[in-house]
Amino acid sequence: MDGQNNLPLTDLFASLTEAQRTAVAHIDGPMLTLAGPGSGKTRVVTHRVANLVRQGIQARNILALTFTNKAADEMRQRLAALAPGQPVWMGTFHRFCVRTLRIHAPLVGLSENFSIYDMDDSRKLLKLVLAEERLESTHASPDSIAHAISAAKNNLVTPDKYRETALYGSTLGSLVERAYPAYQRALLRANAVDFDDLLQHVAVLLRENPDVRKQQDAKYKYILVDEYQDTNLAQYAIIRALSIDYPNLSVTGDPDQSIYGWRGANVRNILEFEKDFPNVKVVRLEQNYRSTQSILRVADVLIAHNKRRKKKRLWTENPEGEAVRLVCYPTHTDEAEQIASQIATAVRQGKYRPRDFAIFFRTNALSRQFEHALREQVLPYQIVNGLEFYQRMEIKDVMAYLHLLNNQRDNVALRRVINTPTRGIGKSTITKLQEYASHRGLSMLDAARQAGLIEGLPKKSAVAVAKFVALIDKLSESLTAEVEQIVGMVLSESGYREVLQNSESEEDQERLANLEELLTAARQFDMHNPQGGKLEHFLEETSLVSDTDAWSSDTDRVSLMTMHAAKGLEFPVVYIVACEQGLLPHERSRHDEEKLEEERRLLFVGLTRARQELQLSYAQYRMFRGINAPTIPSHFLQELPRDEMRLQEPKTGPRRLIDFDSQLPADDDHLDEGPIEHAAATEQDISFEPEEFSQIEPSEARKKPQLDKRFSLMSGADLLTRQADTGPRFPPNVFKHGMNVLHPEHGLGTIIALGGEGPKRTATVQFASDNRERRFFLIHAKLEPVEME
DNA sequence: GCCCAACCAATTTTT
DNA sequence: TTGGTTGGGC
Repeated sequence: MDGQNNLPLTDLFASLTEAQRTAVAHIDGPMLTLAGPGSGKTRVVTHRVANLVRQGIQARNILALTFTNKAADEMRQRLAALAPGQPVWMGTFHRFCVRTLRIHAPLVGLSENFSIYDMDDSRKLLKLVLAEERLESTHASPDSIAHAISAAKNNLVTPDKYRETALYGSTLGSLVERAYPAYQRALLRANAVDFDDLLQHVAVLLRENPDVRKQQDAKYKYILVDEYQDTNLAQYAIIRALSIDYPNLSVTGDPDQSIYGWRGANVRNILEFEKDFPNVKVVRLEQNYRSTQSILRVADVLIAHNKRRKKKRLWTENPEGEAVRLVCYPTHTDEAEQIASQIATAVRQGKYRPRDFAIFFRTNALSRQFEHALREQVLPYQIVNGLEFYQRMEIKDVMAYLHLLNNQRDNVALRRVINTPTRGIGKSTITKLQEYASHRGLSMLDAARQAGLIEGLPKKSAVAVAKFVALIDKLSESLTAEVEQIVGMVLSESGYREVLQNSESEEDQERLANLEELLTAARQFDMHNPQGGKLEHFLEETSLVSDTDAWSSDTDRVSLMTMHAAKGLEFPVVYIVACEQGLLPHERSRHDEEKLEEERRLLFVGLTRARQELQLSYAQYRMFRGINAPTIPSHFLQELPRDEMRLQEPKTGPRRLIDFDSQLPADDDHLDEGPIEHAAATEQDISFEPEEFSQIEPSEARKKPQLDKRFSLMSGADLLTRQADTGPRFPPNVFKHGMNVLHPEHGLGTIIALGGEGPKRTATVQFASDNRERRFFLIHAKLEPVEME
């Protein structure tokens, strides 16, 4: 209260709503702020911190945790404006954990100069471990094992406890049971942690060292957590451990925006916060300041379809605005081209600027067509999370040198650089080093130091290895230099720069330029950190940033990103593309109601990023993974309030390739027994029946399917001839797994399973209209393949 | 040890 | 379609 009260108290509360004021004014005890999208959450949080300081609480007793650096930076800036010069610790969970872990590293078996492995590094290490332990399996990919290990860590299941988990006993489980401890040993041996470890180590450390816990709890008397719906159990354990003696924990979040369940986020944390912390004050921020009424209503109607949620009323005093558009394009190319040209027109008319637009998709693979279309229109764009700078090969290579210099036990870094650029150290030499090292409990670099002693290692290889060791030793001499100098030395001494300079390829010239950029980044780091011993600090900095942080709202560019990346952002005009079954909701969520709800939340997040205009679209045909196939519109589209939206859907229905109606006896197409749905009489809501697209009478449409020139009609007669005299006629076996089919009652669907033989052949079809699965005997079914030439 | 061609699999990814 | 991995030939 030494001179920080330079703002009058009223300023903090002016222009806040009643609910916001309640949250800002809260001081002691737990608080849960349920903040809908665009409800001014960041404002509330920063004002509250300012108010805490104003009320005499020491800034260094306040800890604000976020998930992204971007969120932390934004918070820091806003706070600087309200309460300048206050040393409130604001940062990501992971950064906080690194800080804690550096001090207490020995408690978890690490040295303070540990390396932080990103996904790439940790995946490499896991693959090595799997190979070493002979745990490669056709039943479980390294990815699925990695995912299971990650899930275990997020749930604070340590290797020794893994047996007790649910997965134990399954094929994957028994693999993980062996892989997890081995992987963890390898990390410790390399004096390294992966991202999950940062959280798990700290959670365990706080659990097992009551004195440390108590001291940290007392240090951080006031804790604020942003995006609380995305916390996992490890994070929960950490904040819980720090809020026992001083339970002034305030969390902010929105269960409807929980989209990281697959990363271990536990919605339970927010849904049950009130149970976990008795006497919690709950504040609801429901007024939206971002979107138009029409946008908000669409979002609200969609999210209401989720069953597992806290009901929430979203409202706004903003104008009604333009109706939300739902557009169907014939193909993915049309989708990209027309959206790009719409944007170009709006920009040309001066109605909007490029930066006002964002295009959201479910998977990164979809970005290409939009990039291409935007380039054609000469529109500037930026892709969030394209290839991240620090993920580029050349940057990772050089960074690996730095990691190895900082932590000579870092075996993953060593493997990366020992033959980069090539210096005659091949696979078998590396394997020998590895074996030698693990038999003797040495790091690989130490093994390399004894290359001459390794049995069966050719002289030539031993010499090459010795040269490499000499290189590392030489570089190590300047460890305390400025980071820029170290990077410069790595580039020249290793020969890395030379190899690129001697290369003709454009790609390599690009790489050289990227390395120049790295030098610049190092120089900037040096300037900001004038004290010595900075390499470790630099490595930490670069390990914990992603390119999402580099996304800038200042540049005047159209933004392309996944819906996940869009969280926390807003744009005047938003296009959500490729709203198709299999993409949104994603294929892998199909059978799991919980995952489906998460997909719906994902779309909800996308919708609520839009301020003024919003368009959803799908294409009837999409080229995906090199295959051009007809699509099924996302069933989320039917959940929207279509009558208040502007629909632009085609006149013609999907193309039918075989008209079985004329070839086959009309018959009941349902199985008589089994869990089979009965005919559509009781089922409504088949909004995506082709008729809806069509101005033609349904019966007309069925008799004369309108075929586009681009699509060929497979001759049903041709296909049937082979069967002509083989007893009961049944449709030729043209049905394949994954094929899209048309059914007269249920509309479009996809074959998700085939069974039986001959006349008993069945197909299980999942329909777009209601996402239900139905099984049909193909001999009876009025199923027609819909396919492109 | 290196290189290229064949093969295969394929979300999302705050850190 | 893309990219990453692998195995055979040099």
